[in-house]
Amino acid sequence: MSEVSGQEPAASERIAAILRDEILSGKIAPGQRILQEEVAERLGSSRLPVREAIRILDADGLLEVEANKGARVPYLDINQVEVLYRMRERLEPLALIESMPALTEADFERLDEIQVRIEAGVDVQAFLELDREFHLLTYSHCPTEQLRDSVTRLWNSTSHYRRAFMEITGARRMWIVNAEHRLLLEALARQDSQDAERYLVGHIQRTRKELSQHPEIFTH
Amino acid sequence: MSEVSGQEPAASERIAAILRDEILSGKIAPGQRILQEEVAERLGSSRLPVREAIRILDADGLLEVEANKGARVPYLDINQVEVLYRMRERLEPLALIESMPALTEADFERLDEIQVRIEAGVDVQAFLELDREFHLLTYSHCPTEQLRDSVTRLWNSTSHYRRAFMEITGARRMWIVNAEHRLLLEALARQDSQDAERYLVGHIQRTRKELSQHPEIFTH
DNA sequence: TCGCTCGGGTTTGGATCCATAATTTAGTGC
DNA sequence: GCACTAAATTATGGATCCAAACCCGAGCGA
Repeated sequence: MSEVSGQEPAASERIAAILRDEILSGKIAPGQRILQEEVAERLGSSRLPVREAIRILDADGLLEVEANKGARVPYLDINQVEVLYRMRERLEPLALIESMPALTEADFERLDEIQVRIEAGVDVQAFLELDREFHLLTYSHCPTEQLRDSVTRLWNSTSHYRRAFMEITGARRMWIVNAEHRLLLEALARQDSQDAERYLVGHIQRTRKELSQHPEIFTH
Repeated sequence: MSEVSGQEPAASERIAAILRDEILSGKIAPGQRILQEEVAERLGSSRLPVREAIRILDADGLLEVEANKGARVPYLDINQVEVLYRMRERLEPLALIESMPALTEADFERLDEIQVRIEAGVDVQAFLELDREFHLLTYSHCPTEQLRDSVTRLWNSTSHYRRAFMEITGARRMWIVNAEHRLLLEALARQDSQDAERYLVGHIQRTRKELSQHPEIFTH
C-alpha cells in the first residue's frame, strides 16, 4: 500500500491489485483460502510474485497469513467490526481535517457527480464503489500517508460486512445516507471543519449502530 | 505483524525480528537503505526470506518500499510526526478501554515493576524500551488485532524521533512522565476508563507539544 | 466403535540461477 | 572543460527446482 510505484507496475503489484478487487467485490469471501499455485496459474506468473502480493494484501488488511498454513480472507465477528468502526470514527475526522483545505474545484465536482449518481439509484455493488470513492476522495489530500493508509485499511477490512448489510436492508433508509453526504459536502464547501467532523462522525456512528442490529450478518 | 506464528519461527519472521530490533534501536537510521544481499549474507540465508521480511517490516510501518529501487527506513518531517501523534491520541485510548477490563494481577505487577525501574533512572535506550513495554502492555488485552497492530505501527514509525527527543532533553522533565504514568496506573487499577483515557491523552498530547518545539530533530 | 499412528499427497518455505531495471562511470564530441 | 551518451556495474524482480511442514485418510489396536 505504501508503494510509490516508480512508473511500471511490478508483477507483484499487478497481482495484488487483481486479488484486491476480487476480495473487495466479494468474489473471494471471508474464510476462503488463497492457494498460491492456483493464483499463479490463473494470472500467468510463477508463485513468487503471488507470495509478495499476499504480503501486500496482508498489509492492506485484506488477508491474514499464518506460517506454513497459507493466507485466507479473515472472518470478523461482530465485536471486531464494531471496534473497526470506532477506529473509523476517530481516524477519519482527522484525515478529513488534514485533507479539507487542499480540496480542489475538480474534487468538489467529482464528489457532487458521485452523490448525484448515488441519489439516482444504483445497485448494491455500484453503491459500495461510489460510496468508497466519495469518502476516500475527501481524504485524498491528507498529506500523511500513514493516515491515508490506515483509513484505507479500515475500509478494506470492513467492506464485506458493509455489502452484507446493504443487501439485507436494501435501499430503505438510503435517504439518510444522502442527507448526511449532502450535509458533509456543504460543510466541506464552507471549509467548516467543525461541522464536517460532526457530520462525518454521525454518519459512521449511525452505520455502526444499524450494523450491530443485524448480528445475523456475522454468523458463518 | 498479523502472523499468529504456528510454533517455529519461519526464517522470514526471524529476519524481520532482527531487522526490526536494529531499526527500533537506531542501529539502522532513517534514510538508510536496506540491501537485500547484504542482509542475506549477514544473517546467513538467501535473499528470498529477506524480501519477505522487508514486506513484513513495510507492513509494520518501519520500511518504505519502492519498486525496483529497494527499501529504506523513511524520513519523516515534523508535520508527519505531528499527525502520527494525533493518531495516537485518538487510537490509543480506544485500545486502552478495550484492554483495561482484562488486565490481570500479573500485568499490574509488571507495570509497577517497569515504572519503578524508570523512576530509578535509566539511560535513554533502556527508557525507550521500558516505556514501550509499559504502554503496549496496557493495550495487550485489546481483543481486536487490527487495533493493536495499528497502535504498534504508530509506536514503530515514531520511535526514532522519540529517541532523538530524549537525547536532547535528557532527564530534565522526567518527573512529569512518572507522574503521568502513576496517575494512569491508578486509574487503571480503579477500572476508571474516563480517568484513564484523560491521563493517557494528556500524556501523548504533552509529548507531541514538547516534540514540536524541537524542529531541529527533523533536519537531515 | 472410537482413537491413535503412520503414511501419501498437497501446499508452503527456501535456495539458486537468470532477466530486467537503475545507477554509476568512462568516454566522446563540442 | 562541460555536457551528453553509452556501456558496465549493481541491485531488485521473477522462474524453476528442492526441502519441509501440514492435512487427510487408511489401517491398526484397544
